[in-house]
Amino acid sequence: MAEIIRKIKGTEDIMPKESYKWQFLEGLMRSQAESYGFKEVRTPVFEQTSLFARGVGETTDVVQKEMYTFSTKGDDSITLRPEGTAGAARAFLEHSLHNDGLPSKQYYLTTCYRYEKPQAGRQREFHQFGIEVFGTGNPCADAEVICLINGLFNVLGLEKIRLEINSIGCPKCRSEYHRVLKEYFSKYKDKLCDTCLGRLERNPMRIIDCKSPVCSEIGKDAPKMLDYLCPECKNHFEKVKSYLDIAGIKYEINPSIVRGLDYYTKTVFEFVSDNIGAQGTVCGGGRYDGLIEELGGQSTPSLGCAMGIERLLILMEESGVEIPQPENADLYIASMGDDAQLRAFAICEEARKSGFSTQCDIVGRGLRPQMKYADKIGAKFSMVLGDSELEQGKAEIKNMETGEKKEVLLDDFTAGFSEIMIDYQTKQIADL
RNA sequence: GUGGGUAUAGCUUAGUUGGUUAAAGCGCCAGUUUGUGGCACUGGAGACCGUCGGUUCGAAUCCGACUAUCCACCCCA
Repeated sequence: MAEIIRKIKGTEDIMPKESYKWQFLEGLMRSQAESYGFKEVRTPVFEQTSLFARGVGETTDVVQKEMYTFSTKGDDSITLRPEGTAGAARAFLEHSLHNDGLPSKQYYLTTCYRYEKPQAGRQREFHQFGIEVFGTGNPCADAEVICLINGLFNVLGLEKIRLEINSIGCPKCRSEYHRVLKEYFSKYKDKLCDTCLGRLERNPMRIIDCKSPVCSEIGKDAPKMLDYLCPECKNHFEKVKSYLDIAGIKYEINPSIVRGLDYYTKTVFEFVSDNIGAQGTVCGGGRYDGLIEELGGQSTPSLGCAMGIERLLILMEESGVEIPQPENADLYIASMGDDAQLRAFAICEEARKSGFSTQCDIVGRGLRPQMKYADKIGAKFSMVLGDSELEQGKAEIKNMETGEKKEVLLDDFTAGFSEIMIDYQTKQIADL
């Protein structure tokens, strides 16, 4: 036997047993986004490498060591998208969407690719639900994005998720803050851990977040970004909070939230859970007022966020939130003999055209295995077709749960079966 | 990229101090009167015990390397 080819490390097959969960979530996400006036955008899986280098930021880990980058035959460098915002922003610019009126509100459900070591809640190919709002700097938009996501968690019945928000300011106030931070931590150079010594140059804000007891102790008294916000950023943050307050959304201010992508400014936020293993962030995002300009457009303040669907599923599993199973087949038609199989096939097609989910034997099995199959797929009703049914032109429809049988005329099958289904559904509703 | 755990049928596992045909349950397929599924019974398919090498008369079992996978760090959704 030939060797079985296996899936690539860090990728996951979503099998029929699981796919209904994805469909359910995707459906909810779409309707939630659409109720806020967002429209779907679909951009290519790959883009010019420079889009991410410029958009996400040359110095970020994502760009430096996690991208799937290839050369094409024409020697272009292309990259599988490591996140969704850059592509959406590029498309916004390329199609001059500002001419359609601002704000431009979009959502996407896509795969993203990062070359990382897989672990709980982290794959190399993963799925994101993301939303973007282009063309508004108003704090109300920040709150709207957060409300949309928060509403989604509420609908799903996920309660143990906390919203953490912060403001990392604009480039002006942030550089001032970095200077002050560096100054502060430099005093403890001999005590900081090795990773933090590196962070001191690259991103001093990360030190505050360090897990080492020594660093975090030092970090406790470090200057806070929020104290160094310029008046405009401070005002913006205050307004965001008051919108959240009036919407009744609970949040914690977490001064150590620092998003790892360069484009973020002002508001940043994360929806965090303790039930996903080490990867606690289910949804992360924030404002990126400089991104569109960075990509060659006019100044267009914008913001967005993205949710990891794999992480969401883990979280739902851990929280015991059940996803409704898909409906079983309405009818299974068993048959004995060639003539009956032929007729069963025809009736099956007829029933499907009337909107019933119907199956018949396509293997050529005996009656007993067919009935077993009908049971296994959870068919609501079954019907057996043999020579005598064909002769008499009628057959019995059996309720698989109660065993109760009712006769239908084969020539008028759809009408007969519809009646049975209506009865059945009426009873179902009555039971509720 | 750095650490740690794990590796026996599709799944969950057993396999006793190394001893010859590697077990079981679930699942799958078929049968137990071609005329009705769930229960029961019978049978069948399905594993070169992750791979390669070493120790040994003999390895699923001991040792080593590799690979895969999981978990964690880093970072992120």
